[in-house]
Amino acid sequence: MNAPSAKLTKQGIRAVAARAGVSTASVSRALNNPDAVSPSLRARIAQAIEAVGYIPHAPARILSSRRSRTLGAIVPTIDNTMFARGIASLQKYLSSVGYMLFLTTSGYDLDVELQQARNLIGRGVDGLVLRGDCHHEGLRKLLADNAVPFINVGIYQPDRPYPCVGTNNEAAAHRAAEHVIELGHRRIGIVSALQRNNDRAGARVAGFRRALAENCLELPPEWHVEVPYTLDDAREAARHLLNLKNRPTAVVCGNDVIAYGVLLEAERSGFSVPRDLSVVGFDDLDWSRHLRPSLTTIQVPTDETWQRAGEYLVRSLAGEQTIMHREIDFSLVVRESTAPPPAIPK
Amino acid sequence: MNAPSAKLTKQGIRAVAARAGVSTASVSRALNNPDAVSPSLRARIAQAIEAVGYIPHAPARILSSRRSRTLGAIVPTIDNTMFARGIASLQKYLSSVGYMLFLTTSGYDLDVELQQARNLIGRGVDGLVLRGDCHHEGLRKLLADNAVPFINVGIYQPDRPYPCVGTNNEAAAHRAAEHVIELGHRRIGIVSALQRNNDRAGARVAGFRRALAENCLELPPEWHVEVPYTLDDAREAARHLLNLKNRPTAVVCGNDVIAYGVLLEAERSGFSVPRDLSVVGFDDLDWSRHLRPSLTTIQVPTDETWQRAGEYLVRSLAGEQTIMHREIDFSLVVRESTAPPPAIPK
DNA sequence: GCTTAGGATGTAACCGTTTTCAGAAAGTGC
DNA sequence: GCACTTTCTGAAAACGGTTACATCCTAAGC
Repeated sequence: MNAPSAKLTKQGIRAVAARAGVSTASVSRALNNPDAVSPSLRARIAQAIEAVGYIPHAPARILSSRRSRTLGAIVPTIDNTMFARGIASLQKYLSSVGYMLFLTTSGYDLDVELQQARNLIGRGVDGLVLRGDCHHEGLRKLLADNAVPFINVGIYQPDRPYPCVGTNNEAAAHRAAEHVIELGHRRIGIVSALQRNNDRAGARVAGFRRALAENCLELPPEWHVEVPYTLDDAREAARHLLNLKNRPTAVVCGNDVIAYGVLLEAERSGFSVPRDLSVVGFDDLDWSRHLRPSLTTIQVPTDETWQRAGEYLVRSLAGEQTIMHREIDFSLVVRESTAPPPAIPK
Repeated sequence: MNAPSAKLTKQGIRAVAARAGVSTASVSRALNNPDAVSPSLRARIAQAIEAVGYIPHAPARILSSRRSRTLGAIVPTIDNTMFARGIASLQKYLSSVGYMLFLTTSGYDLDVELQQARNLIGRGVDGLVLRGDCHHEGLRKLLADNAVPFINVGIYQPDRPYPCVGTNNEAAAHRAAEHVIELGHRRIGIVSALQRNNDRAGARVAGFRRALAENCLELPPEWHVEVPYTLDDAREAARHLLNLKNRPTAVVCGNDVIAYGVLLEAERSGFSVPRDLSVVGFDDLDWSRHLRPSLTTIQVPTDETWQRAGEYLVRSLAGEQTIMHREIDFSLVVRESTAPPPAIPK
């Protein structure tokens, strides 16, 4: 009808500006840098925002400012307690500092991971959280070309030029193996996760082997089994191991879920843990201390690890200097599933 | 130096356009609607995109087109197998149809949920996936004001005007209770999840109570315990229940994790399941069939539920007509943890 | 051969912010 | 009272795409 009515048709920040009788610049400032605007204006603008029900349009903001206050994360799968916990912790930290998290999954496929990274970069994320240091060769170039900061989490590799935060999986697995060796075991098997595209699993196997080698112990090929992630797979592997004529007296597992499978299968096959077989896990999930027998395992501070990853990126983005390689301590938790080996049969 | 060099400084789509010797409109068309551009041009553009290493800028695209091909989801927590599975399934489906998922968590706090919704709307999501129908009163208004389609997942309420997809929790819990009643139990307790801000938990308790009422069975207050989500909490509740002078012969649990707690605690207290106590769970997580005794429980197709939620929104956004209320069938899985009650003692 | 419909391409306005730059207002010091 | 800072505010140009509209071509219809 008249001039003022035209104003009512405005959208977004302009509607707020019109309502408060100020320019869009002032509204923007009131929002992003409140100190730069006088208290009276700030109040008037706050009121207008409330009245209009204004919600800032993030895409426009990102486009204009070239910063999204959003981090991207790519994990193999969300359906795994370790990652779920880690992501939850990261998300919690990020929201506490006003950042958001854009989460995607790769399904342990490096090509998919690369694609997701492209996706997230296109989305305008300020930084990327990746799992491990086993990536598609194009990923590093992509990150460099687009100047996207990133960090590898869950591993500790101080010798590499890329930032990382995590426990030293090799050392931790070494400790797990030493534990059963100290108990007197000489015939020790390992059920690991699939090592392909999984440097974490690989490092654990390496640490285990090193411990054996240092103690002059043999690892017959049939005592090393690799399994996918499910309980069923772990049980099947355990069945194989337990049915061997010449079976080990102790089994070190690549993670707790695998250990659960070994425990369940041992019980089902009539073996008593730890009397007939010692079992060591890795991760220390909730179930480990509830199980009967409770599980001896390596405790890994997942929450801290992922939060530190967030901290690293946020600080880097703020221009602060921070440590590139941060090691997160693990610890061996001895419970009921390990004991000295049975007396030599013959 | 010269005119052409200026072109080299261009960014994004304009760089691609310059390189291919076409307009930005053509590049955009080649990307979004390939059929609208001639094959030869399409090829030339594809090559230019490759050469420049062009990654479309999603925020700009969203700003301009007013559509993001992104859905938002708000779940209480990601650190819960049910939600993790659901999200994984939803994400998988969405990526198969070219959508992305923006995930946030509310920590079972309705205010936070509302805030996250505002957040996601500001982010430009095309639709929202919510858990249950227990929301902040302002949320409905927010969604309506911004014309954001949404769906409540994990519940089935055909009488309400909002779209939803999920199992009928009331009926499922009723079935669980009936199962133990049919076995001959008359003294039945329940350990439920916290009902506050959790309509799912509430519906399950209601179904349980209805089954009892229909069979003229009493529920002494001390036989109904509510617990938070962890195994430890569940064990404590079970301890309480098992130490009662006058204890139930069967316990229906609000979810499988609670049931695990009851199982563990029963064993620890010297009770034999199902001889001394029958236990029914709800969800049918992985562990349920591996446990000893294996757990009788209600099987809920989580994957299907969440995928359907995605389907509903994607179809709605495509303008297709779809059913607003979709019921997902549950089923009772009878395993080892339930049996007729012990013979009457005296 | 001329008209015309329709497809392929280009031009440029616009999406909702931020931010540079400049101008106005309000203090300061003398 | 005047020149000079220092604050505060506004005008307008990006940011990187999409898309309505205009234009140019080609081929069909007569």
